[in-house]
Amino acid sequence: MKIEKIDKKQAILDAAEKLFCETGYEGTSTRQISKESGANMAMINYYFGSKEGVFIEIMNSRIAGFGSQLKIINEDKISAMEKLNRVIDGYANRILANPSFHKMMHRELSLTQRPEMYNKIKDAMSQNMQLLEKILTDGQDDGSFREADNRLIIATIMGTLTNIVISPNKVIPDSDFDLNVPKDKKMMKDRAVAHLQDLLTVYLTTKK
Amino acid sequence: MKIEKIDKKQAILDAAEKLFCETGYEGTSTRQISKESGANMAMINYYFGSKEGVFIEIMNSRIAGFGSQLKIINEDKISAMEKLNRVIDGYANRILANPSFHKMMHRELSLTQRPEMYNKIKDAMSQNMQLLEKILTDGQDDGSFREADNRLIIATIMGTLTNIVISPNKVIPDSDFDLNVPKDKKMMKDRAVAHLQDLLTVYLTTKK
DNA sequence: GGATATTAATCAAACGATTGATTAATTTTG
DNA sequence: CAAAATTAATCAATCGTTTGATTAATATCC
Repeated sequence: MKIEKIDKKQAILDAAEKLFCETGYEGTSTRQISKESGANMAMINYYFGSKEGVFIEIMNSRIAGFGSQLKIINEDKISAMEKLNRVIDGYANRILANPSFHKMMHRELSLTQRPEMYNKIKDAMSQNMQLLEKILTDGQDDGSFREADNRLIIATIMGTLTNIVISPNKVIPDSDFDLNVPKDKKMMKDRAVAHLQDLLTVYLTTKK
Repeated sequence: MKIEKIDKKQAILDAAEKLFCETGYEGTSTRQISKESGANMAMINYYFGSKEGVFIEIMNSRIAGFGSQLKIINEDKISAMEKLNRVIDGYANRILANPSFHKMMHRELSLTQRPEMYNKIKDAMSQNMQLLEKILTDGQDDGSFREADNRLIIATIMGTLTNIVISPNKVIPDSDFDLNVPKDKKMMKDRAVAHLQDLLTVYLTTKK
């Protein structure tokens, strides 16, 4: 029995996000979105103006509040290491909560076309990177962190998490997991956080 | 003055790779490839059968010999740490030598369609991951490496390098570089290698 | 409160443009 | 001259978008 959608507008957004994640923006036709959502084709343009309008709406709603969550951390009166650990946890939560959207975001980021979207994503990422940068330099200034290539430490944190959701699983027998399974997702998030926190704690607090 | 292409077949491959990297597979039309390469539209199908045939040929030629370079390292009579450092260097070279292709590869990997390509890329990556896995366990077996989450150490190595070529630059004033500039590319490769080797050396050789 | 506007939502059909592919004719090459 | 390479023209299919008409719900009026 099919559940009736309350709202066709939301149905279009849901279907489009699913399809964009699976087959990409160019690879998804408005007819597919129409069929998947149960809405008439014209409704897409009626509500969102264009196919790109749907895409922009999806990205905007997802990106909104991306940085705000992490910004609070930096204001807490805790050590740099504690801040770093919390940011790692927050970041891992964010990314692993919605792997398919994160994939789509990265795909869009690797295309230079659609500059509006590119810049939006870039700005959202930039916020997080600057926050991380500040935590690292603060820790280095008070002597609790070693000197390091901070830009690349950030690349390591973000890259590791992105790699987990992007790279194919089941390549190493040991690590046979499926991020669509809630239990596996929780497990991977905990592993990712533990790994990154351990890695960076050891690295940043070891004397040169 | 336009340089005459020796070979239209190669001209098509070159143009297609450039366009696929810039605007994606679906986002590139055969007419664009035709215009960019200077070849007639029909030549694409004449030489490669189809648009997908062009894509497959590009991926095959690039992926070929991807693992072979690294495989030799594991046979050398050197320490696990030395092997790890060489693999990092080899990997960084490979990825930063052709950032746009690496982007395209990852984009393709994040789409589940075109399973032939997906599996090809997956297998190529799988080889490298298994090699890295072996180096890590060998080092742990002989006591030179600490116990760790090896799957995620691999994610850190690959993810960090991928992040460098994918994530937008110029977000942190300090790190204003352009991978299209040979000098910047060399600089980033050296930085990436130094960072990863330092990070993992410290981490893997520090007692728990 | 019942008739009458006004609105938003939805639909099938069609639009012109573009897609990847193929044809048949022509040119180039060995 | 035969084979291979190249061309312009054309194909059916699909693309995103727009159209005019219809329904259902809401607001306005006397």
